[in-house]
Amino acid sequence: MTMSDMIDTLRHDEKMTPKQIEILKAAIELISEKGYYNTSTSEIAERAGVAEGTIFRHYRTKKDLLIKIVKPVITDFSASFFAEQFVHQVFREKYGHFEDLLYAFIKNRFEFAQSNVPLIKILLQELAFHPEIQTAYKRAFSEKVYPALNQAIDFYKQKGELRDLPNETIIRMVVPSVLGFMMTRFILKPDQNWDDEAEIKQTITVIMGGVGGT
Amino acid sequence: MTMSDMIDTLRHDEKMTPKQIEILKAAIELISEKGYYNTSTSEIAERAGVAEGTIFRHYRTKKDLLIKIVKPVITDFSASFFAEQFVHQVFREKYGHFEDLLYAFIKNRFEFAQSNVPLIKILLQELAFHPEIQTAYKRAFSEKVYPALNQAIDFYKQKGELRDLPNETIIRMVVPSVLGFMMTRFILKPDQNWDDEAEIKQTITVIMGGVGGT
Amino acid sequence: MTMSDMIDTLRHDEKMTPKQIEILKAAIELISEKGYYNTSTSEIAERAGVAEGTIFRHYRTKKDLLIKIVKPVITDFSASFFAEQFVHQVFREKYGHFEDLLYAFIKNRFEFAQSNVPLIKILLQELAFHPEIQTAYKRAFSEKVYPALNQAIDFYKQKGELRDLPNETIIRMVVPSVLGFMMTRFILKPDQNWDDEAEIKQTITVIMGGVGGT
Amino acid sequence: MTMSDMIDTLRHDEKMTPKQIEILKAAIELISEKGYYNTSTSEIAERAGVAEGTIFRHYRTKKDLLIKIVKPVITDFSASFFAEQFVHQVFREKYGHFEDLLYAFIKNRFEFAQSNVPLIKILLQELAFHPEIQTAYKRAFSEKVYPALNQAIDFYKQKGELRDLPNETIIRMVVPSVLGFMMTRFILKPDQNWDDEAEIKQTITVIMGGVGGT
DNA sequence: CATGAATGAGAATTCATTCAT
DNA sequence: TATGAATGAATTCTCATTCAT
Repeated sequence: MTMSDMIDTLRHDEKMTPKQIEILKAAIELISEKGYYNTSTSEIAERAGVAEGTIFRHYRTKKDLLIKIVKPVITDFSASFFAEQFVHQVFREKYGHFEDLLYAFIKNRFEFAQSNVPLIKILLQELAFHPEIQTAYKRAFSEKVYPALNQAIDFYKQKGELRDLPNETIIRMVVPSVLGFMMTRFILKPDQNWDDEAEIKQTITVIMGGVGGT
Repeated sequence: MTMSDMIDTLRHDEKMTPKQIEILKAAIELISEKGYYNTSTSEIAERAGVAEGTIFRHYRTKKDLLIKIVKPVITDFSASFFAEQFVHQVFREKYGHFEDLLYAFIKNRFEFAQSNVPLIKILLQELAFHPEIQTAYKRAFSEKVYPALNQAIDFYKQKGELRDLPNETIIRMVVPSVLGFMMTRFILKPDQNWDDEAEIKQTITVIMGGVGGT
Repeated sequence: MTMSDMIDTLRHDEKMTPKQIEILKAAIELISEKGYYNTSTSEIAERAGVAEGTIFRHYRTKKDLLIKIVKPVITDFSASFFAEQFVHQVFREKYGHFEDLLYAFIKNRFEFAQSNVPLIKILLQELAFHPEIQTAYKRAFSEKVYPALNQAIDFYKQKGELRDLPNETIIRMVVPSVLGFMMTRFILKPDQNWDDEAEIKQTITVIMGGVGGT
Repeated sequence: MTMSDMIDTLRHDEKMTPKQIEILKAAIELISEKGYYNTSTSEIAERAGVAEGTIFRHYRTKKDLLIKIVKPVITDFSASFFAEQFVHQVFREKYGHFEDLLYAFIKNRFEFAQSNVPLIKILLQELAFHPEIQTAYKRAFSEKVYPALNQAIDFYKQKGELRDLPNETIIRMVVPSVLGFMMTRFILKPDQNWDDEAEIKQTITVIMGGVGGT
């Protein structure tokens, strides 16, 4: 079940009461549909089948609730893949070619996105308005994502698998392409009939070879 | 001056009083900085040097003010370049190669973006929350932008300048790349020292040839 | 034309500009439809085809406008019929029987009401809320209507045409009956097909002889 | 105590908090004195000794508060007397003569009016301005009051106790007479020394036999 | 832990009235 | 005399947060 997957994403250490879980569920649904400022705590309480006061037993403020929803997404998105396994596997030549790495990367993030659409929607929508989220985001990117990407790009450049472009430029090419695909897939046209495997492969082809004719 | 450029973007037909212009300026500044829901009409009035009631003489509701700010951006962004000149010039072989078209296109939108950063920030930030804006956006895209891109892509495919990929895929490659560049340039890192000309050319190179090594 | 009749009712001494007449017309229409508090001066101005400021050139305040509309109605309603002709005619035996007087009275007020429905609606609706109107009303009633009725009732009592009831009681019978008929006729069911002459006569019959069987 | 009688009239099903009762009391007092549009929610809150926001926890809008005050009056006024007992008792010959029925009817409504003066004032004053109230009123009259009156009138006509007049005419005679008496008694001159029993009897006499001399 | 009534600061909006032109 | 932009006080309503039970 998607919702309990997401709750897993959010539950790191603590034991949650059933009510707390209901609150999280309700908040995620409502905020992802209507946005943080269009969702009142009383609505959340109602949908969660909980008294309004109960929300504030578990989350100091409404913003705190938002942060508790969004931060784990950032952490997971950046940490899970990179950090531990990613770089090491690259250098252990698990991914012989850059395409292979890219495929594993997209595949992994694709699945994460798939089971966390509402959470990611919330993250993208609210990022612009909450400094707390921006800080967490920047930190995760500069500490985890960027260094990992950097190392990997350097590695494959040396192997001649990547053109001799500034790493920044390569990232600015790869990341929007992948994000663009996923946003189209999950947010803009989620109901279209998608052949995901084919789309992923095509995305990789284009990233590697561009759109230019031979 | 940037601000009066923007006011020009917004002023289509009517005569505005000086106070009305002040209101628009203040609203654009505040909303682009803090978002629509974090900006109160009393703040706007204060910054505009105007009584709060004055806002509502000119804009029926706060939302109406937002729409009046955002809609012209959509219209301008989609209409100005495309529609009239764009397609005709393509077929008159003004742009011999797809790269040339791409260059002209990026250049043009780059300049538009440059003098309308706050307006575009507002558009991007609020798009998710206001159905009125979404409607205008979708319509502009499907009626103006998409058909024009489609025709151009078909044209250059025939000439062998573009790979035989689905048009959708090409668009999903080109658009995010260009947007990604502009967002980095104007929103994420506006203060970095940019060699715009070089960046644009590099973006085109990568779009055409991908990131893969020879 | 009904509306110019009403304007006549309101125009006592002064010369009005065309704009002033338009303002009165618009105010009467709107206030009688929606009530004083639901009608804004801007609406009145708009319907009158006049700038908002113009209203305040002619009427010091919005309330002043209301008073200028309502007071003449009170004056006319009470003064026109009574005072001069009424009592004198009674004693000159113009009306041999009370029924004749009642008929002349109802007929006369009926016609007045007929050509002043909106004004009377306004009077009745706003009477409860504006002390200024109440004062004018009470004064008119106690100075003009009541004394005249009193004299007439005494006169016909002496002639044996009226039962020996307290005058108050007789008034409390006659006035509501007449008002009840007129309100039904003009306000509650104005669209029903009415045989006015027959209704008036029947009203008189019942006032005189009650509803009891023989 | 009059006020708690009225609260009883309004409290049908639900449990009210003490504050809610204070709000109702304050609203009834103020609105009956000054009218709905001249009474602000902040005044009501102040007199009720309650925060303004508290009003809106219990009544969605200011209008909702008005409706919750006025509707039960309509319901009670029309329902209580009629429907159940009224018609049945008529046919069980409880009221041998029409006068007896009239007496019971006036007496009953008199007592209701006596303990609900403010509520009735509000009803009469606001009826003209709120379609919601009009609808409730019309429905109550056409579904409850009118059919009952109709049956009773037919019944007494057959018995020869009422003249052979159209029922409408009889109603248009009886109702305004009774209302006229009550309005004079409770609203226009509540402070006069009244011998209520005598007045009621006299009203009946006049309704039955008219004002005409023998 | 949970409740839900109560709060009160602030938000958007209305509108009669003024005044420079 | 007429205009209409501007005002600002007042109004209704929202909502995150508190707290006694």
